[in-house]
Amino acid sequence: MEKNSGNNNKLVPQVSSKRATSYDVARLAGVSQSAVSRCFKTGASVSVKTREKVRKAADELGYQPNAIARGLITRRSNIVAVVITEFTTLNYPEMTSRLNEHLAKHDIHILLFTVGPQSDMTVVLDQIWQYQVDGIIASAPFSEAEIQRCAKRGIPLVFYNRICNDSAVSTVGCDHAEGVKILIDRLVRDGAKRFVVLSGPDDSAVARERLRGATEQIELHRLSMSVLGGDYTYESGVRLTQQVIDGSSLPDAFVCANDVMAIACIDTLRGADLAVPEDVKVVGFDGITVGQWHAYQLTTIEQPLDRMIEATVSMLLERIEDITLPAEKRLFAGKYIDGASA
Amino acid sequence: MEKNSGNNNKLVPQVSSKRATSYDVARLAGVSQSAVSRCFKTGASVSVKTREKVRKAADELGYQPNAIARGLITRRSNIVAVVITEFTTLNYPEMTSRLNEHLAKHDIHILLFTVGPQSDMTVVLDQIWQYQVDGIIASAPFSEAEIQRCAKRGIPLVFYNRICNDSAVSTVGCDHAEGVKILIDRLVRDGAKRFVVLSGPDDSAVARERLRGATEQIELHRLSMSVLGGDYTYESGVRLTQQVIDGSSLPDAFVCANDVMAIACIDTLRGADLAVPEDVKVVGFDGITVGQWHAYQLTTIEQPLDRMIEATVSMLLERIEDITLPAEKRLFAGKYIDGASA
DNA sequence: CTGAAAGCGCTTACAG
DNA sequence: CTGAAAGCGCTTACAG
Repeated sequence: MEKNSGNNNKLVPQVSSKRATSYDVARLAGVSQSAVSRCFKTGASVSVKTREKVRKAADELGYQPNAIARGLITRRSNIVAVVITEFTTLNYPEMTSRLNEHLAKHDIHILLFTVGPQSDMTVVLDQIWQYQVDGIIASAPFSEAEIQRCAKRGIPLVFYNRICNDSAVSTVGCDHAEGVKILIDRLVRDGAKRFVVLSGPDDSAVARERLRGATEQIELHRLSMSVLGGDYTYESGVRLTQQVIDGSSLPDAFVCANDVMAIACIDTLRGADLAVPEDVKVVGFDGITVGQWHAYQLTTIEQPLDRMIEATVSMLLERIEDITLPAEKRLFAGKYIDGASA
Repeated sequence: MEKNSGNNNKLVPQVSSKRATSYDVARLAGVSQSAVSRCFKTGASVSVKTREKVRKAADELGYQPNAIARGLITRRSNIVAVVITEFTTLNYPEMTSRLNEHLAKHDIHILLFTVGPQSDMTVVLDQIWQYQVDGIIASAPFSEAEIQRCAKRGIPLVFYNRICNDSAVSTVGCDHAEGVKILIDRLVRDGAKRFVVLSGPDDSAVARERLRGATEQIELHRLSMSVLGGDYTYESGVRLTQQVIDGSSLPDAFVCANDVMAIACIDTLRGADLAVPEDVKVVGFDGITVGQWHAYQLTTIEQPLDRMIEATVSMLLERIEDITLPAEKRLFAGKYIDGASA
């Protein structure tokens, strides 16, 4: 019925090439813009007839509601910030896509932020504020002040595999110390008496936890141990192992801060014609895929990534719904992998 | 000077707990809201005095401009969608954070989307439309129709390591066929005459390209070859290699679709007491870290990830600035890694 | 250099 | 069930 009027009507859409808005759909469907809006809101009361007209018009125009505009008014962006460090260990990058799969089920998307050694966390937080994210999942170091900034903003924050014992903040992690203790016990039962621990970087709380587990358990058994400081990399594993081989005596077992270093350790021992586990035993930590390959069959502790990811997502979603929920720390036990390296 | 007036002024901010807006800052600084806005726009003409007042007020209130509101009016979200598949090969997850580092320099952020076998790409594209992204980087299969949908929307699209020869769309990739040919030539020069190709999944265009390179070059040398169909996984590498070992005769060389399969191949050969490269040679493709570890020292082609990432970002940014730019395909040569497995 | 005003594309009481 | 209207927090001509 409506005539193709000229541009004197301020509701006339710029038909050419512009993306369709709810007004465009409303005009085509012959309903009000509010009606269109309701059709895209689940649970809104719209008659079947209206809904059908709108659906048709929307399809024709390729209309999709503008999430940006919606976010402005609902104050829910359905975006969660994921903060990771630039130099990720072998299993961390995977975490991002796994998180995404879980969050996607709730129509929530991930906006990615990386912090490097030179990039200031303050700058990253400012950017996060700008995007009005509904929550933050962090697998990067936050200072207490930075944690407080999130709290003050009312943005829920959950840490993934970060140790924040001294702060009342939600975390999901793996019980690193406990896992290492299981490994030590196993080694002791197999007769190991002298240990070399190849530790991870000093500035990693996770690495310190693993070291603490090793130290405490070896002391508990009143056995001897020496610690060499590595940094999680293959190269540091090679270097430290070679250092031990070149030394006066070989230990019974190498306890490595992660699987990558353990693999480096095995490679280096074999390169020196030492048999693993006959001459020396080696254990790692993480349960990375490579460790299970035939060449290594690493004895290690596998982190329950699935459970951890799931817990992270559900803890964050709960707190997005109810910001007053108290902080919670969830620690999962790792799974002992009975490989052939110990 | 200003009295603490009541709530009769509609500009009064909800002081308690609400996030500060430009109006709040304007009131505190004693300037107009437009002035505040200008202070956060680089290059806008604001007096030093105003700028200073605004800065102070903004700091006090912890104000950060709302990127959502800004995006609504500027029609630039400064968000780029990155679409990846759920089951990523070993080096793909890293891509995401590398892309992010490059894009962050331009104040652009990544909104992550994963597509799985069951999740419809149509749904993902709808979600992408909703977030008004400025561009799309895809490392997942798009149909021609889906590519056209992006074009129709006016959203620039760049593919990362995807072969789309039959479509006028921008892509960045590695010359897989050429890389394999280099490997074959090298093997031939070392005396290899009979080849077994462990191929990747049929539905991967990259895998088909690598297979094509192998086939063509082996035929060029008029040598014999047999192809066994794998799927990029370690397990398929083990299975196929074992199949060959159990067969009547051993080839001179295994040409594997990727490094992971090549590593599986080496492990399996060694498990059967065959020496690499003395008894059989093995080559891979990708240049993953693990391949360079001592146990393998894989002869392979390394993809120039840095260059590829950089090219992807710059091609996309150019097209965000000027959507009329023609599609472009950039193919980088891989780097021959002279390992010890061939 | 500055402020008043319009408008980006939605959601949501409100009245019918 | 439906429509008119206000408003989310910005940017940007426009006039001064």
